Amino acid sequence: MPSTLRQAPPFVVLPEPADLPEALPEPAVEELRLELVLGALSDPLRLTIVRKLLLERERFDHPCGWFGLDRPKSSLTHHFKALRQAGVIRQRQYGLERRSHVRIDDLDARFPGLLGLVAGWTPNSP
Amino acid sequence: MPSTLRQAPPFVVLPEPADLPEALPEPAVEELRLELVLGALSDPLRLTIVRKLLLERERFDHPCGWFGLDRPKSSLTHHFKALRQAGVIRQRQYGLERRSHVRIDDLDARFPGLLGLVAGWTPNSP
DNA sequence: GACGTAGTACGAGTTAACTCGAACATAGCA
DNA sequence: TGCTATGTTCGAGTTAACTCGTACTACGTC
Repeated sequence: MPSTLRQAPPFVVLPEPADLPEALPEPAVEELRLELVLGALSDPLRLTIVRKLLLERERFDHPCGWFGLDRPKSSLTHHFKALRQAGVIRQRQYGLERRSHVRIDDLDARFPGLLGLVAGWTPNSP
Repeated sequence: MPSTLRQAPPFVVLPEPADLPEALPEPAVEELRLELVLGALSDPLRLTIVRKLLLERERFDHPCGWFGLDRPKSSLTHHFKALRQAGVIRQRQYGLERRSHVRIDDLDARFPGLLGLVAGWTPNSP
Protein backbone atom coordinates (compact mmCIF):
# COMPACT_ATOMS: atom_id res chain seq x y z
CA MET A 1 0.00 0.00 0.00
CA PRO A 2 2.54 2.67 0.91
CA SER A 3 4.19 4.01 -2.18
CA THR A 4 7.22 4.96 -0.11
CA LEU A 5 8.27 1.35 -0.25
CA ARG A 6 8.35 1.35 -4.01
CA GLN A 7 10.23 4.53 -4.67
CA ALA A 8 13.19 5.45 -2.53
CA PRO A 9 14.32 9.05 -2.31
CA PRO A 10 17.42 9.85 -4.35
CA PHE A 11 20.61 9.87 -2.32
CA VAL A 12 22.97 12.71 -2.91
CA VAL A 13 26.59 11.73 -2.60
CA LEU A 14 28.33 14.51 -0.75
CA PRO A 15 31.97 15.22 -1.47
CA GLU A 16 34.21 14.39 1.45
CA PRO A 17 37.13 16.54 2.56
CA ALA A 18 40.53 14.99 2.26
CA ASP A 19 41.58 15.49 5.85
CA LEU A 20 39.27 12.92 7.35
CA PRO A 21 40.51 10.57 10.04
CA GLU A 22 41.29 7.06 8.95
CA ALA A 23 38.26 4.78 8.65
CA LEU A 24 38.02 1.88 11.05
CA PRO A 25 38.62 -1.63 9.66
CA GLU A 26 35.96 -2.64 7.19
CA PRO A 27 35.51 -4.99 4.24
CA ALA A 28 36.40 -3.63 0.81
CA VAL A 29 33.70 -3.17 -1.81
CA GLU A 30 34.56 -6.39 -3.58
CA GLU A 31 34.52 -8.25 -0.29
CA LEU A 32 30.93 -7.37 0.53
CA ARG A 33 28.81 -10.47 0.97
CA LEU A 34 25.09 -10.33 0.41
CA GLU A 35 24.31 -12.80 3.17
CA LEU A 36 26.33 -10.82 5.70
CA VAL A 37 24.78 -7.52 4.68
CA LEU A 38 21.30 -8.98 4.89
CA GLY A 39 22.12 -10.47 8.26
CA ALA A 40 23.29 -7.11 9.53
CA LEU A 41 20.08 -5.51 8.30
CA SER A 42 17.80 -8.19 9.73
CA ASP A 43 17.70 -6.48 13.11
CA PRO A 44 15.10 -3.78 13.86
CA LEU A 45 17.52 -1.65 15.84
CA ARG A 46 20.12 -1.74 13.10
CA LEU A 47 17.49 -1.03 10.47
CA THR A 48 16.54 2.00 12.54
CA ILE A 49 20.14 3.16 12.61
CA VAL A 50 20.74 2.76 8.89
CA ARG A 51 17.41 4.27 7.94
CA LYS A 52 18.02 7.29 10.12
CA LEU A 53 21.46 7.72 8.61
CA LEU A 54 19.98 7.53 5.13
CA LEU A 55 17.08 9.89 5.65
CA GLU A 56 19.05 12.50 7.60
CA ARG A 57 22.32 12.08 5.85
CA GLU A 58 23.17 15.77 5.74
CA ARG A 59 23.70 15.56 9.47
CA PHE A 60 25.53 12.27 9.58
CA ASP A 61 28.43 13.54 11.60
CA HIS A 62 26.85 13.11 14.96
CA PRO A 63 27.84 11.11 17.99
CA CYS A 64 26.30 7.76 18.72
CA GLY A 65 23.90 9.25 21.24
CA TRP A 66 22.33 11.39 18.51
CA PHE A 67 20.31 8.41 17.40
CA GLY A 68 18.26 8.57 20.55
CA LEU A 69 18.37 4.84 21.05
CA ASP A 70 17.36 3.72 24.50
CA ARG A 71 20.05 1.12 24.98
CA PRO A 72 23.20 0.94 27.06
CA LYS A 73 26.37 2.14 25.43
CA SER A 74 27.88 -1.31 25.15
CA SER A 75 24.86 -2.53 23.23
CA LEU A 76 25.18 0.31 20.76
CA THR A 77 28.86 -0.42 20.30
CA HIS A 78 27.91 -3.98 19.46
CA HIS A 79 25.39 -3.02 16.80
CA PHE A 80 27.47 -0.33 15.16
CA LYS A 81 30.36 -2.77 15.00
CA ALA A 82 28.10 -5.37 13.40
CA LEU A 83 27.03 -2.87 10.75
CA ARG A 84 30.59 -1.82 10.07
CA GLN A 85 31.97 -5.36 9.84
CA ALA A 86 29.25 -6.29 7.39
CA GLY A 87 30.19 -3.26 5.30
CA VAL A 88 26.99 -1.31 5.73
CA ILE A 89 28.45 1.71 7.47
CA ARG A 90 31.84 3.41 7.67
CA GLN A 91 33.08 4.74 10.96
CA ARG A 92 35.69 7.41 11.59
CA GLN A 93 37.15 8.56 14.87
CA TYR A 94 36.77 12.27 15.56
CA GLY A 95 38.54 12.70 18.85
CA LEU A 96 36.23 11.09 21.33
CA GLU A 97 33.36 10.69 18.93
CA ARG A 98 32.99 7.91 16.44
CA ARG A 99 30.91 9.09 13.54
CA SER A 100 29.16 6.81 11.10
CA HIS A 101 27.70 7.04 7.67
CA VAL A 102 26.23 4.54 5.25
CA ARG A 103 28.49 3.29 2.45
CA ILE A 104 25.96 4.34 -0.13
CA ASP A 105 28.21 4.16 -3.18
CA ASP A 106 29.55 0.73 -2.33
CA LEU A 107 26.18 -0.75 -1.46
CA ASP A 108 24.48 0.73 -4.50
CA ALA A 109 27.22 -0.65 -6.71
CA ARG A 110 27.04 -4.15 -5.30
CA PHE A 111 23.41 -4.44 -4.22
CA PRO A 112 21.35 -1.89 -6.14
CA GLY A 113 17.97 -1.20 -4.62
CA LEU A 114 18.80 -2.54 -1.20
CA LEU A 115 19.16 0.84 0.47
CA GLY A 116 15.87 1.95 -0.98
CA LEU A 117 14.19 -0.88 0.88
CA VAL A 118 15.86 0.18 4.10
CA ALA A 119 14.84 3.81 3.58
CA GLY A 120 11.24 2.74 3.08
CA TRP A 121 11.15 0.49 6.09
CA THR A 122 8.90 1.33 9.03
CA PRO A 123 9.46 -0.07 12.52
CA ASN A 124 5.92 -1.26 13.23
CA SER A 125 3.68 -3.05 10.78
CA PRO A 126 3.83 -3.18 7.32
CA MET B 1 32.70 -6.36 -11.52
CA PRO B 2 30.04 -8.86 -12.65
CA SER B 3 27.21 -7.11 -14.39
CA THR B 4 24.88 -9.94 -13.39
CA LEU B 5 24.64 -8.36 -9.98
CA ARG B 6 23.32 -5.14 -11.37
CA GLN B 7 20.69 -6.41 -13.73
CA ALA B 8 18.49 -9.30 -12.70
CA PRO B 9 16.74 -11.39 -15.31
CA PRO B 10 13.05 -10.61 -15.76
CA PHE B 11 10.74 -12.99 -13.94
CA VAL B 12 7.77 -14.26 -15.85
CA VAL B 13 4.73 -14.78 -13.68
CA LEU B 14 3.13 -18.02 -14.79
CA PRO B 15 -0.63 -18.44 -14.51
CA GLU B 16 -1.62 -20.98 -11.91
CA PRO B 17 -4.39 -23.51 -12.36
CA ALA B 18 -7.29 -23.19 -9.96
CA ASP B 19 -7.16 -26.73 -8.64
CA LEU B 20 -4.02 -26.35 -6.56
CA PRO B 21 -3.83 -27.81 -3.09
CA GLU B 22 -4.19 -25.38 -0.23
CA ALA B 23 -1.05 -23.45 0.62
CA LEU B 24 0.58 -24.07 3.97
CA PRO B 25 0.28 -21.34 6.63
CA GLU B 26 2.13 -18.19 5.63
CA PRO B 27 2.06 -14.46 6.31
CA ALA B 28 -0.18 -12.35 4.07
CA VAL B 29 1.35 -9.79 1.74
CA GLU B 30 0.62 -6.90 4.07
CA GLU B 31 2.12 -8.84 6.96
CA LEU B 32 5.52 -9.25 5.34
CA ARG B 33 8.25 -7.72 7.48
CA LEU B 34 11.48 -6.59 5.91
CA GLU B 35 13.61 -7.60 8.88
CA LEU B 36 12.18 -11.11 8.86
CA VAL B 37 12.61 -11.50 5.11
CA LEU B 38 16.19 -10.29 5.30
CA GLY B 39 16.84 -12.62 8.19
CA ALA B 40 15.49 -15.55 6.21
CA LEU B 41 17.73 -14.61 3.29
CA SER B 42 20.85 -14.11 5.40
CA ASP B 43 21.71 -17.79 5.26
CA PRO B 44 23.80 -19.20 2.39
CA LEU B 45 21.80 -22.40 2.17
CA ARG B 46 18.52 -20.53 2.01
CA LEU B 47 19.93 -18.10 -0.53
CA THR B 48 20.87 -21.12 -2.60
CA ILE B 49 17.34 -22.46 -2.38
CA VAL B 50 15.65 -19.20 -3.32
CA ARG B 51 18.09 -18.44 -6.08
CA LYS B 52 17.62 -21.88 -7.61
CA LEU B 53 13.86 -21.46 -7.44
CA LEU B 54 14.13 -18.09 -9.15
CA LEU B 55 16.48 -19.09 -11.92
CA GLU B 56 14.78 -22.38 -12.73
CA ARG B 57 11.27 -21.33 -11.97
CA GLU B 58 9.69 -23.14 -14.88
CA ARG B 59 10.48 -26.35 -13.08
CA PHE B 60 9.53 -25.31 -9.60
CA ASP B 61 7.27 -28.23 -8.96
CA HIS B 62 9.90 -30.60 -7.77
CA PRO B 63 10.35 -32.44 -4.51
CA CYS B 64 12.68 -31.15 -1.87
CA GLY B 65 15.43 -33.51 -2.94
CA TRP B 66 15.55 -31.87 -6.35
CA PHE B 67 17.66 -29.08 -4.90
CA GLY B 68 20.57 -31.46 -4.45
CA LEU B 69 21.37 -30.13 -1.02
CA ASP B 70 23.68 -32.35 0.98
CA ARG B 71 21.87 -32.05 4.29
CA PRO B 72 19.68 -34.38 6.31
CA LYS B 73 15.97 -34.17 5.68
CA SER B 74 15.19 -32.60 9.02
CA SER B 75 17.60 -29.76 8.28
CA LEU B 76 15.93 -29.07 4.98
CA THR B 77 12.52 -29.05 6.63
CA HIS B 78 13.86 -26.45 9.04
CA HIS B 79 15.13 -24.13 6.33
CA PHE B 80 12.12 -24.44 4.04
CA LYS B 81 9.89 -23.72 7.01
CA ALA B 82 11.97 -20.64 7.86
CA LEU B 83 11.59 -19.36 4.31
CA ARG B 84 7.87 -20.00 4.32
CA GLN B 85 7.23 -18.39 7.69
CA ALA B 86 9.13 -15.29 6.61
CA GLY B 87 6.96 -15.13 3.51
CA VAL B 88 9.67 -15.80 0.95
CA ILE B 89 8.26 -19.03 -0.47
CA ARG B 90 4.87 -20.66 -0.73
CA GLN B 91 4.51 -24.38 -0.14
CA ARG B 92 1.79 -26.68 -1.29
CA GLN B 93 1.25 -30.33 -0.53
CA TYR B 94 1.06 -32.60 -3.57
CA GLY B 95 0.39 -35.96 -2.06
CA LEU B 96 3.67 -36.90 -0.49
CA GLU B 97 5.60 -34.07 -2.02
CA ARG B 98 5.72 -30.55 -0.71
CA ARG B 99 6.47 -28.21 -3.56
CA SER B 100 7.76 -24.69 -3.14
CA HIS B 101 7.94 -21.56 -5.21
CA VAL B 102 9.01 -18.02 -4.49
CA ARG B 103 6.25 -15.48 -3.81
CA ILE B 104 7.51 -13.26 -6.57
CA ASP B 105 4.47 -11.02 -6.89
CA ASP B 106 4.22 -10.39 -3.18
CA LEU B 107 7.91 -9.74 -2.68
CA ASP B 108 8.18 -7.51 -5.73
CA ALA B 109 5.21 -5.51 -4.51
CA ARG B 110 6.54 -5.01 -1.03
CA PHE B 111 10.30 -5.08 -1.53
CA PRO B 112 11.05 -4.24 -5.15
CA GLY B 113 14.54 -5.19 -6.25
CA LEU B 114 15.16 -7.65 -3.47
CA LEU B 115 14.71 -10.76 -5.57
CA GLY B 116 17.05 -9.37 -8.17
CA LEU B 117 19.78 -9.29 -5.56
CA VAL B 118 19.08 -12.88 -4.65
CA ALA B 119 19.11 -13.96 -8.28
CA GLY B 120 22.48 -12.30 -8.76
CA TRP B 121 24.01 -13.78 -5.66
CA THR B 122 26.88 -16.23 -5.94
CA PRO B 123 27.81 -18.67 -3.18
CA ASN B 124 31.56 -17.96 -3.04
CA SER B 125 33.22 -14.57 -3.26
CA PRO B 126 32.35 -11.48 -4.55
C1' DG C 1 1.32 -56.89 4.63
C1' DA C 2 6.07 -55.28 3.66
C1' DC C 3 8.80 -52.05 1.53
C1' DG C 4 10.36 -47.64 -0.25
C1' DT C 5 9.61 -42.74 -0.65
C1' DA C 6 8.80 -37.77 0.80
C1' DG C 7 8.57 -35.32 4.45
C1' DT C 8 7.26 -33.83 9.46
C1' DA C 9 7.89 -33.51 14.56
C1' DC C 10 10.50 -33.78 18.54
C1' DG C 11 14.42 -33.40 21.26
C1' DA C 12 19.25 -32.53 22.29
C1' DG C 13 23.71 -30.66 21.46
C1' DT C 14 26.21 -26.86 19.75
C1' DT C 15 27.01 -22.43 18.18
C1' DA C 16 26.11 -17.72 17.63
C1' DA C 17 23.85 -13.55 18.74
C1' DC C 18 21.85 -10.30 21.70
C1' DT C 19 21.83 -7.66 26.19
C1' DC C 20 23.83 -5.48 29.67
C1' DG C 21 26.76 -4.17 33.70
C1' DA C 22 31.18 -2.95 35.15
C1' DA C 23 35.62 -1.27 34.44
C1' DC C 24 38.56 1.26 31.55
C1' DA C 25 40.50 4.89 28.17
C1' DT C 26 40.71 9.51 26.34
C1' DA C 27 39.81 14.42 25.59
C1' DG C 28 38.21 18.79 27.20
C1' DC C 29 37.36 21.89 30.80
C1' DA C 30 36.83 24.14 35.29
C1' DT D 1 43.33 17.51 39.87
C1' DG D 2 38.97 16.14 39.40
C1' DC D 3 34.71 15.94 36.62
C1' DT D 4 32.00 15.04 32.53
C1' DA D 5 31.15 13.11 28.11
C1' DT D 6 31.91 9.63 24.45
C1' DG D 7 32.77 5.21 23.62
C1' DT D 8 35.51 0.66 24.15
C1' DT D 9 36.53 -3.90 26.05
C1' DC D 10 35.52 -7.75 28.82
C1' DG D 11 32.69 -11.06 30.76
C1' DA D 12 28.41 -13.39 31.88
C1' DG D 13 23.65 -14.49 31.33
C1' DT D 14 20.02 -15.31 28.21
C1' DT D 15 17.95 -16.22 24.03
C1' DA D 16 17.68 -17.83 19.50
C1' DA D 17 19.31 -20.36 15.60
C1' DC D 18 21.43 -24.09 13.36
C1' DT D 19 22.34 -29.18 12.94
C1' DC D 20 21.08 -33.56 13.13
C1' DG D 21 19.44 -38.23 14.68
C1' DT D 22 15.47 -40.66 15.64
C1' DA D 23 10.86 -41.78 15.35
C1' DC D 24 6.76 -41.12 13.06
C1' DT D 25 2.94 -40.28 9.23
C1' DA D 26 1.11 -41.00 4.79
C1' DC D 27 0.95 -42.79 0.13
C1' DG D 28 2.24 -46.06 -3.57
C1' DT D 29 3.63 -50.47 -5.26
C1' DC D 30 4.89 -55.18 -5.25
